[in-house]
Parts: sequence; structure tokens; C-alpha cells
Amino acid sequence: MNTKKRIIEEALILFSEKGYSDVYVNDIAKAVGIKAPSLYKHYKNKQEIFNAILEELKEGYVKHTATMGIAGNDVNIDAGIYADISEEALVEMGKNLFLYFLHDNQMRLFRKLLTIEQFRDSELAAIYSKQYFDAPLDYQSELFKIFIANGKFKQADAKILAMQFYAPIYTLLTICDRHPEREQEALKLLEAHIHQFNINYAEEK
Amino acid sequence: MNTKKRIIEEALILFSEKGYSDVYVNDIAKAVGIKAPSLYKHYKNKQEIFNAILEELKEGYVKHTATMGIAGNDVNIDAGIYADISEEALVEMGKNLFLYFLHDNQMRLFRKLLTIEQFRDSELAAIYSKQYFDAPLDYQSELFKIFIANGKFKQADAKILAMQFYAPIYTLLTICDRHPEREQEALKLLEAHIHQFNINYAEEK
DNA sequence: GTCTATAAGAAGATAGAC
DNA sequence: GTCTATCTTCTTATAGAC
Repeated sequence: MNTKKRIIEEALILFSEKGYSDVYVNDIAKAVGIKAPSLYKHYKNKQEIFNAILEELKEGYVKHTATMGIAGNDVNIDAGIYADISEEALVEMGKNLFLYFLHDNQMRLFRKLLTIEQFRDSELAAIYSKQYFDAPLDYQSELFKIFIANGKFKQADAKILAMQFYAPIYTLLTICDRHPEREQEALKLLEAHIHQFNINYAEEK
Repeated sequence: MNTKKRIIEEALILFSEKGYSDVYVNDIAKAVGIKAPSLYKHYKNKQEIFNAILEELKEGYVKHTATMGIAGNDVNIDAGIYADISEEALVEMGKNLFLYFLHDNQMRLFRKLLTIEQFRDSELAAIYSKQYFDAPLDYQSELFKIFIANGKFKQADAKILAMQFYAPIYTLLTICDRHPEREQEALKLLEAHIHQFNINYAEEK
């Protein structure tokens, strides 16, 4: 078994819950099932373990958006997928996004890590804002622009539409990160939100 | 000057940026302008300093909502204030909320502290969700219910309206906490959002 | 690569003079 | 109430055997 990989897996779980400083090399070793000094055969020191996690986070992002149900990085493909845009299709898009962000382990753990460490490290702050604000907004703006051009959506500022669609999803996500038991409640709110969003913006047929 | 109070003021600034564990009693003492051992004449230990901050946070919340421009805790009063609800009034309400949350020092520092520490302490997680999700949503739901009953807003689920109004405000707030230099951009998005919100829900006169 | 033993240093807290 | 000196404990990291 690949110990080097197991170390960053277990370390990520711990860091995402307690933050860098409150996780001791001993905790990581214990989670892996070895003694602390053995860690140093795989990584130079504790900071290198953290850096290795960060590298994985950066690499993983493209892969993640790519497997997200929506294509994620080519908006024209997705515009095709959602060509017959309907309330049901919108709901599915929103729920897919929400549930993927929430349930994918790597996404969830990285997000919690970024949340905890964002004010101590400006690079992490930048990654957070890009992954959970700018990138989703840019993507959905492009998508909604197409819908507006197609006459499927009413005329409006696509970026504002994107924010109105996405911000509730993001907000509910942060609630579920804190309180996993509130997922059902969040899902109901999410569906009602998208239902209302559709009423507001879908052009009558 | 009241050293006991200065300690928690300076400690809050430090905790909100670095989290509990990465702030050393020595840092706090230095910020106050005394030596570390002197802290222990005012507080039993480091944890007691943190607890004192938390107490202040809990006490402060009512006071804060009370001075928020909107009355905050009596929705009927606010419904009167915003009786002539118009796009301008809505924009002002949203901007007030946003700018108060963002610029009030105690609000901002407490929010950052809660953000950093939320996964280590379930009490903090509960306070966060209450202050930045449930309470604002409940309040705005009540307000919008009144507007709907008055015929000022279209018929719709008031809670969903509240979420659609508030979630973008909250989301932009988290962006500005990470990147204060993005405040102007956020304010423009906020205004455009409320403009669009008004188009969606204000009943034609 | 993993272990035991241990060094080196950091951080929280106390003792006791002023 | 503040200081200097110091203790104790915790944490990271290394040395060296297996």
C-alpha cells in the first residue's frame, strides 16, 4: 500500500477539521498507523505534507469540474445538454452542483480546509474565491447568456442572474458544511429557490 | 486605561486573523504593551481570554441588530420604515445590511473568528449559522410577508424571497472578508442584484 | 521504511521581587 | 499590576538500530 499517499489522505481529513496548527505529526502518524518519525521518510517535514495536499487540490480542480455532471469547462457543450431548458433541467443542474460540492469527499475536505485557513494565507484565499465564486459565476454567466440569446430566458444581466442562481446554492452549502443534518432542509429550499428562479426568468413558451 | 478590556480587544484582532492556536499569549501581551505573565493577573489563562471574547460576542448581537439602520428585531417597525417600499428603499436596505456587516469592526472580527473556528467548536458553528443565516432569513421573511400581504410584492414564498435577497449579500460579504479591495465591485453587483430583485417581485403600481 | 530514544525549541503558566 | 526568571509540557524533528 502506498504510504506516501495515505499520509496526505489522512492529513487532509485532520487539517480540514482542525486546521494546520492543531494537527500534530503524531496525529497524522496515528491515523496512518505508523509512528511519527516514519513520516519523515516520506515528507521532509509537516509543512511539506501540507504543501503536497495543496498541490493535489490545484491539480484536482480541473478534473472535478470536468466530472461534475455538467461538463463544467466548455459552456457550449453544457448549453447543448441543457438545450431543452426547463424547470426540471434547471433544478437538476442546481442540485447536481450542490450535491457534488457537498458529497464529493475531496471537494468537501478541501473546501473546509480553505475555509479554516483562508485568512492566514492569501494564496488560499485566492483559490477559495476563484473556486467558489468567480469560476462558478463566470461559467453560469456564459450559460445564461446563451439562454438569453436563444430566447429561453428573459432579457437581463447574465452575471446578476448567475449570482442569483448560485449564491443561494453556495450559502446552503456552507450551512451543510457546518450542519450535515440540515441537508434535507437545504435541498427543499434549493428546489423551491430554483422553482422561483425559473418563474422569474424563463420565457413563456 | 482598562487593561482587562484592552486585552480582549487586541486578542480578538489577533484571533480573528490567525485563529486560537496560532496566537500566543506573548503576541497578545505585546499588542497590549505588557509582558505575558501580566496577562495572568487579568485572566486565569489563554482559554479564559477567548471565553471572555465569546461572551462579548453573544451580548453584542442584540445591540448590533438594534442599531443596524433597520430596527432589526421588531419587523413591524421596519415594515413601517419601509412602508413606501421602492427600488431605492430596497437598495438602501440591502446596502445598509451589507456595509454594516462589513465595516462594523466588532461584527467583522467576530465573523472572521467564527469562520476560522467553526469546525472545531460546534457552539461557534451554531452561532455562525444563526447570525448569518437563520436570523437574517427569519427577519426578512417576516418583512416580505408583510409586503406580500400589502400587495407591494407579488405572491410568492416569503422565505424563498428572503433567501434570494439575502444569499447574494452574504456571498459578497465573504468575498470582501477575503479581499477588501473588491468592495466596490461587490457594491456594484449588490445594487444590480437588488435592482433585478425589485423587477422580479415588486408589484406594478 | 519502521521503530525507540532523545534532542531542541516553543508555548503556557507560575514564583516571587518590586 | 507589572516585571524577570524559571518550570513544565507539548511538539517537531533527528539519530541510529533493525
